[in-house]
Amino acid sequence: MGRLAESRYNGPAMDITRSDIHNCELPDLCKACEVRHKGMCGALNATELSYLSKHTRQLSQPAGEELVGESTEVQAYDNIMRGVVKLSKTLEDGRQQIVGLQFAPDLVGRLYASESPLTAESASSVELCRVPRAILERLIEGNPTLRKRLMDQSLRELDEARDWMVTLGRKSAAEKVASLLLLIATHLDPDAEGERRVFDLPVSRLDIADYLGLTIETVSRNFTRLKTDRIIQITANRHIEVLSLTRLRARAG
Amino acid sequence: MGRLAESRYNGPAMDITRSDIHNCELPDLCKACEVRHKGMCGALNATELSYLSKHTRQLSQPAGEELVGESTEVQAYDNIMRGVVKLSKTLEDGRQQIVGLQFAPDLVGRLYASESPLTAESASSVELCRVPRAILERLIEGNPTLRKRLMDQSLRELDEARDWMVTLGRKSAAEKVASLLLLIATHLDPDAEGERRVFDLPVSRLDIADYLGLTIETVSRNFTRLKTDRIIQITANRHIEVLSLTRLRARAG
DNA sequence: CGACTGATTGAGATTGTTCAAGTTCGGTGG
DNA sequence: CCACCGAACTTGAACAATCTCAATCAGTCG
Repeated sequence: MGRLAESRYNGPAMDITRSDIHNCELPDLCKACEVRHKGMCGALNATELSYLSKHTRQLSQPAGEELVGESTEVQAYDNIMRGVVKLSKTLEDGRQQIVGLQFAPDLVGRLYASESPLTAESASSVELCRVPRAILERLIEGNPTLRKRLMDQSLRELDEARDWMVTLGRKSAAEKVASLLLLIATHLDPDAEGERRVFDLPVSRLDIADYLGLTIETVSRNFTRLKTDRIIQITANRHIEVLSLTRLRARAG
Repeated sequence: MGRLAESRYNGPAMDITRSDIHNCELPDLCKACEVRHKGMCGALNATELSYLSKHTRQLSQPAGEELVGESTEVQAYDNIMRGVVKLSKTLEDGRQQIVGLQFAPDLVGRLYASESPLTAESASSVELCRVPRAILERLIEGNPTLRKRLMDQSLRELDEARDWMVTLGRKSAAEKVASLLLLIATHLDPDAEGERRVFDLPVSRLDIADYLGLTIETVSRNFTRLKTDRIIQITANRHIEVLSLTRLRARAG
């Protein structure tokens, strides 16, 4: 699996060593996450942070690492500090569908389930804060603010999943591709203004195809069309410049 | 919109009168819901039920009634006592996608949102217990069991939405139709055993098409194929007999 | 440089849609 | 009870969108 231009590569995929895994330090905990006040850790007081810091590990992973496997036991939750995580499901015959992308400061992992219903994989290189299941669930129990935040995240993910069902079920390939670009542009840079956006795609063409329920070829053809119609520019395969958000939105159906 | 053979018709759609709306009585509250111990009300004690009963109304609606509109204010939540509710979203140009079906004893309505992200509509005739937003949210605040149940429902809906994304994005029309029959068969009669199932489709062909991201014609052709292959039998358009769940499952991909 | 991976492009096959008849079902009125 | 009506459903044929297969191109790594 490819890597982003900007990614800090931490060695071969299977070679995660002790140096990548270390206890979080208070008050450094969650420091990496610039938007931490919106995330999980923002809901905790000093005591809880201290408690959490004793049990969490900060983790750096290159792109393409499996965080949890489909139908495997959930041992821990991962708080995303930086990077993009992709959630996918696979049919017996290998057909794959990406069912969600998660960005910082989301929590990765199906709450309260002993078995993960999906595969979570780093799409870009990521930094994670890993919390054992029991620890987080205990914290949730005692902290209404945290509870509410996680409830809100779940409900937001449900809204997003349903929005995406419309895209999958009712939009043409061209509209799907435009929708994805729009989604990524707005998620990677939520408060940007103006008509232009510049970003690196956090996922490969195959991932895009798997997210949109299309083939690589169809995705590619539609990128080309958006490019020749001067709605986007593409350099180095992954680097996207949106020239007109309005026109892109119009193409998204 | 058509009605089920078994539906108790309560008069024309727009003619809901006082007689259809009455305060719930303790201990009759939730009586209509045979599976109430699994639903919301099962999480409440006598005091809470009493409190709830003062603010809820029991409602009977024929098929095809809008319960909440897309982008309209959420005034109340509806607990489903009997029947099926369909959740849908519509694009500006009228293309529609059904994003979920809800069965008793689910709660209808996006928690904590002032605006509903989708349209909720009775698919069959339904009986509902309607709770004002503030009342339910106050109950949730004070009752961990209720809170957990609603959290679990939300998470289950998220799982189901993501499962369906696989169906929408990666399955063929034939597999989609088989998947839907399987979904309905298992939801309407969760604990049945054996290879056969008999039920009435709670939704029209158009609804089915909108759920599967297909056209009516494609749905119809695939029903016919399942019929000629002796996997199902259809009588009176809506009445389905599944002859072999195993073979149906095999067709669902 | 050459091998490799990922992305693009083209041509033909396939799947599902569209449009246009038919047919069946459920209700209504004679 | 039966004939009739409209809505829902089914069927067929032509068409369009997307996929499949194959070739080519571009960038990266050794």
